[in-house]
Amino acid sequence: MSALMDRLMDRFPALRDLECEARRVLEDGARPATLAAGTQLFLDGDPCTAFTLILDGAVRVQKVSESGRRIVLYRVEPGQTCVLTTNALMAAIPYGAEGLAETDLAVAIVPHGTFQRLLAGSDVFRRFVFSAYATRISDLLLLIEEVAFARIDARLAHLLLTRADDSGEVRATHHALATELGSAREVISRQLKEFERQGWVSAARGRVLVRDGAALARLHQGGDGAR
Amino acid sequence: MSALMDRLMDRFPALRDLECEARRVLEDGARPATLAAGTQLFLDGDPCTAFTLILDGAVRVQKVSESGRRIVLYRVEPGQTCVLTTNALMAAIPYGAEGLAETDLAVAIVPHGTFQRLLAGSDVFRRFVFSAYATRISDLLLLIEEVAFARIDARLAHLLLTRADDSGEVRATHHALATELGSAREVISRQLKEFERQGWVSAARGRVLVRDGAALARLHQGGDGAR
DNA sequence: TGACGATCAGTAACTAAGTCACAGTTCCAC
DNA sequence: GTGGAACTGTGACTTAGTTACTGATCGTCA
Repeated sequence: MSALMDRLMDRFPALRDLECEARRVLEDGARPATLAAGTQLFLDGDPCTAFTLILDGAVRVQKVSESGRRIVLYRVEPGQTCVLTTNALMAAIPYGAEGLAETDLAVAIVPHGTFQRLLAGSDVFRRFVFSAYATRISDLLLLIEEVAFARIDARLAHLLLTRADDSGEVRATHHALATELGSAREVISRQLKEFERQGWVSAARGRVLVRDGAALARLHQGGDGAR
Repeated sequence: MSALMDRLMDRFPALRDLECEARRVLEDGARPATLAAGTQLFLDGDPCTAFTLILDGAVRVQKVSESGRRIVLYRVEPGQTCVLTTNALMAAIPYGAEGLAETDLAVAIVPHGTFQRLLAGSDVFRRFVFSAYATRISDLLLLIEEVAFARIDARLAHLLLTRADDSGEVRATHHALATELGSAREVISRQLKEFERQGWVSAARGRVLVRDGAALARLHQGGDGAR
């Protein structure tokens, strides 16, 4: 087995069950590639030409408004695929958002034709794609709920908790946090100042230290009363 | 062929291509049912037990916040299926929103087992389900973009345009329009007052008459400058 | 090493949107 | 026609996003 297939099987356990024939199709078609951090993988409106499986690194998929504000829809990490890609390939529609390499990437590129053949020929591959769909839709629903109903302080608190490392540190600028939430930098700055005033976090250029995770969690759980 | 299958083929042309065997499975499994307007088909958190195909009528799928605000995610109309149902069935997760019969419904209910058998055995059925997925994901992305970035006046203008009948009339209360947009009744009332002041619409209890569709369209197209 | 540009953060004043607490209006059923 | 329910209007207030700045910090390169 090729080195690429080895890594694929490692990252995507579901593909280990691939039928003989399908495995051969994948092995023939898939091509490895590496991409530098910061690379734009696709833009909103781009056509989609290949199915990409992430082996290492992370892709951020975000929607950009006319005025330049952004909101992160989801991240694609090793072992995951990008619904938008699947979507774009299957329905032959352009991408609905932009994809950005957040770190250096190692990927396996499956050309359109191979993708279609796998979809037509392999139960396992189809299940794999379907289940990726299901997960993302749930994520998108949660996102809609958050954006439509949740207060920005609760959303920020949640974001800080999920992004904090073991020592409670979050490495991100106010601008990056705003992008993540689809909000504006100034809003995040204000909220962080308030959190700091409460003693819940301490902030420094480019990073935020979570001091009282429990307080942030309370905020997120609507202890404050959701809108 | 049974009357139910007749109507299914009529509403879902894609199913006409169903393979012989698959068609028999569907015919054996599908059961007709009717539901009165206002029936709750499922609630957020409910488990999903069957795949439902809408023959006549419309289902509104909406997310409800803790505080009771609602936002319409999408409508399921004749010839469409509900992604959440597919989602819930395939990944065995509960529904992520609530479904409400907006009108009297005629549906075909396909039990879980039949659905799984069709998915496993029929290319046509799989393609049918996949393409429904693809469409909805695009819709949900647009919704996220709207909610996150668009101004409420532009969104309301758009809503009025899409819901107006030939004579420009929209039959809906301010409350209903607010629910549609995930906003609040008072906000809609104020906006409508403003639209009325501009001479773009005229309002009466339970309905809005679009007088200057072009002006509303301009607003929606960000002629006002999106946020 | 210090000057410069770039990135990052703070702030005030303003607009837009959502919330709260009402009051007034219209409709329908009895 | 009366009472209650549904619908609409309004003002005061809070929260969030926008605009237009200023100041702080960093890396770099002459």
